[in-house]
Amino acid sequence: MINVDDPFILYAKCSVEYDGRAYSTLDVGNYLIVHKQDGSFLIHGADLSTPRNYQGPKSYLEYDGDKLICKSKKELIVVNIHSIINYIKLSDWSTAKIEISRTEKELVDKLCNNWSEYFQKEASDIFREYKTDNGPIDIVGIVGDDYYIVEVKRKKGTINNCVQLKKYAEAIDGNTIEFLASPAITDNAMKYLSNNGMYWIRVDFD
Amino acid sequence: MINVDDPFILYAKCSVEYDGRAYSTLDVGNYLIVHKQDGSFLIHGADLSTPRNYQGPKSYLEYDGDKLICKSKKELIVVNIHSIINYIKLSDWSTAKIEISRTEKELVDKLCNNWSEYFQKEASDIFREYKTDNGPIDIVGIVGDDYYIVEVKRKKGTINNCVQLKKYAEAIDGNTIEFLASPAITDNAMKYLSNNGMYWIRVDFD
DNA sequence: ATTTGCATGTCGACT
DNA sequence: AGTCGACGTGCAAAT
Repeated sequence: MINVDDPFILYAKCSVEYDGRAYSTLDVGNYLIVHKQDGSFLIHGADLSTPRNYQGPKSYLEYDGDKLICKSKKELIVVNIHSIINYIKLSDWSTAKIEISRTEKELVDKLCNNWSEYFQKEASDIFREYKTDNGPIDIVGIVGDDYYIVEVKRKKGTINNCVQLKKYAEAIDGNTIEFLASPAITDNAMKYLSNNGMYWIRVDFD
Repeated sequence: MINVDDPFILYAKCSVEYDGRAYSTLDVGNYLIVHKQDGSFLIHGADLSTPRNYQGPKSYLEYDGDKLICKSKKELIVVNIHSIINYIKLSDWSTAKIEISRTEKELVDKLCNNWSEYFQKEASDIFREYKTDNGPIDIVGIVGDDYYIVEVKRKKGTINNCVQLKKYAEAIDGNTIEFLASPAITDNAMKYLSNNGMYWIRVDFD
């Protein structure tokens, strides 16, 4: 029997009606329903990684033997349950979060905070996400009268990255020197850099 | 026993490692794992509506009795399974999609396409998402020398909507007449409109 | 409580 | 296969 006080998953034949930021209906069928302790409520169909219907934390769930009703401040989901196929109470569900590392930002920080380890001349100014007509440049360092254009990649640098780098440089009004910074680089990309007077900088994760 | 050929949910004690657009780890704990027929793969923790780790359609899942490995073109998830708590094969999972209706756009269309049913004077021009310094106006109709400013709401109109409407009008350089269009309106909002020489238009969903 | 900006955004439409 | 824009975007950090 469904107990709204505990987190559970439910596989059931049902239909769904939603009202809130929009209004939607979901035809009768078998769907996977997930109820979490914080109020999060998900209704998953057989495909796509996003749920058919959902509601975020701080929602409240009710069950009247016939319908699951999930309410939040401004939204409402009603699940008409035709038949229950599976019901599992989920005990000791972990609230641990993922730890993200090895991001592009990590490398950008490393380059900016240790400029002299990677570049031979000091920069008088360093900008991140430097805006141009061709999009934002990861790092722009001002070295004398030159603009050091640095494109950072967290994986193996490709020829596409080099092309992008060149496009950035073209958007700068002034003398530019281009660098691709990444933990590794493909042979083709390395050749492309040489042929175009551009440079690769190896930067690794700690 | 886990069968990768069929969609399933799995509640298991496990840890997760992800590499792709970023890199992440998830500590050992009990998590809900969902595998869909199209390759979508989800790992849910005890809170939040978004999964801890995930992978979209067109991913491929392998199981070696110890690890679940989900691969896609550029991404990889490895689930180290310590112990299986629940495993359910999900049969006849529906692929039906939700049908969204009663959107704001629906009402905007109705007003624009049937202008004369809602306004007494004809418009020589009708603009949607008319840009101003105070944000875009849902509908602006040109009636003689007047600008008809129309704010559309798909639910009960509130006093906040009226204030917003007034701000829009202030951003227009010319003579304006303001309308709030919605299926219903609060008493306070109605009073506010009267006191400020603005109008309410009732527009219903079909 | 509200706003801002990022995201492993996802997803569908169009080229 | 890549690009663009909408989304019931969700979510966390700053205000």
